[in-house]
Amino acid sequence: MAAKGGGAQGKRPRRQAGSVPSMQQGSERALSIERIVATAVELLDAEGVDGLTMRRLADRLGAGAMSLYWHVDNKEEVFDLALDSVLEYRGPQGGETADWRGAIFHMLEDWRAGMLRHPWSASLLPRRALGPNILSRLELLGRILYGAGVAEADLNGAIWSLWNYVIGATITRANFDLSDADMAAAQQRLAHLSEKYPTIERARLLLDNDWDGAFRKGLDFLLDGLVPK
Amino acid sequence: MAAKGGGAQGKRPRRQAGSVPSMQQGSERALSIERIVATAVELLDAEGVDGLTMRRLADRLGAGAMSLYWHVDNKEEVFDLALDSVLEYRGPQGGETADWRGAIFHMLEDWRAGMLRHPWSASLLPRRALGPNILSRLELLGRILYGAGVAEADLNGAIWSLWNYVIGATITRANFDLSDADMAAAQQRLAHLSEKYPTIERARLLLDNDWDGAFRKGLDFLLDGLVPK
DNA sequence: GATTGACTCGTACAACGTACGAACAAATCT
DNA sequence: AGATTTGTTCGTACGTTGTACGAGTCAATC
Repeated sequence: MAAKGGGAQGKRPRRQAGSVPSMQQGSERALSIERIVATAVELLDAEGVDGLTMRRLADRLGAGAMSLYWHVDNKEEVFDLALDSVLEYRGPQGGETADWRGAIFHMLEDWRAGMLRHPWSASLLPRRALGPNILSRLELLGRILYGAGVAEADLNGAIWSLWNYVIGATITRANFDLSDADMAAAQQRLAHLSEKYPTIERARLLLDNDWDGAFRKGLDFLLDGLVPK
Repeated sequence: MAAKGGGAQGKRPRRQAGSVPSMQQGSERALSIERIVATAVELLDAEGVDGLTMRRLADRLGAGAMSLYWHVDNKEEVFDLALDSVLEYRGPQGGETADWRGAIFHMLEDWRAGMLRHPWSASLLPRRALGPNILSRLELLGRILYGAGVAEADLNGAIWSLWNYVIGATITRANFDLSDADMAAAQQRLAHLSEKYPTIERARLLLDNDWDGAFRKGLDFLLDGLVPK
């Protein structure tokens, strides 16, 4: 009876972590974390954060609700796994590019774009989940920065600054990229407050937003400061 | 019967918006939005986001759960109001300071600090709520930037960039400012992954974080770029 | 053939948000 | 004065949620 799992286990119901279940018997309808997470993402895409319930998720999987709990500790873990799964990065992994700026831009824009393809993911960001895909991105980010000349002592702050900026921009965009109907309503609501918020009106905040351009600009400025010339 | 409320009303239960209820009769235990919001903040501070339920909130107010719904449309509105209430800014409101950089720093650091005093507020950021206090801060921010020389066309992007950075930094800090116990656990979990994430280890991510210093540094870099010299 | 272990799921429970409408009180009208 | 309206409170009830518990199934192993 050697311990086989990774961390502290203790709980009764739990699959082993990392190895194939020894022999999957025929049926493709067998549950697995992969299938659960993929279906959770589907459901989240279709119904939003509040639309994901353990029962509905199980229904989509053709399973009983309680069956999920063999593969997953609780609903929170489903969210954690769904969030991380959306952040997989297929892209150059090398840290030693001549074009370090391009590499960072590529990875971070892909990051933001990936989340915007699944807007629910932005609202899941305020959690302590550092899944493997997020960690890989942070690792790559640090590798590029280090290769670009950021001192070891500054690496920590540089990584966090960029992370902060990316998740902030993603959350904002996901929340305030209003539909036309919403924008008309917002415009009307702000209209008779224009004497109270003249600058907001001047900036046409919420109305004319070049989200992508602003994102790139801010990123440029951060990198100008973070990476020594 | 002139329309008295502000926006579209239509709902049955709702107090008038903005004017005092004409004559508050003696009892200080009467419900009001102010009391509801203040108590909601107390409850959130004490029990966290999941600890706030309409029943518990009503209990604290010495009222029945359904009484809340006269003052508030639904639970979401309680969250919106609680979030905005935490973001009140008492500080210099002028936009034409010689020390525009100091004014921005003061306001944004106060913003972040205020939210960190109520960590639940960080997880409420991914919502579309632009309450009066948030709007005032954005207005002030825009005013300072405009006064510092940011072109009208760049104002929108500049405001959003700073907002993005601030909320990202706040969320990160609120989520990853681990307790000693958590940190020990995280360290152990990452330890045997150090060959997979060498740079994360090199940067001592999650372990030695100078949150405040990193926040100020990134802010400096953003302002260097956003405001013309 | 008996035992183990991995996996599934029916039932049940406490807690949730809130619709509905009855109750009461103060203000206003006649 | 009484009658009526208007503002506010709240008891009850319904549908839905996350998940504890334990019984069930089936393949692998002894």
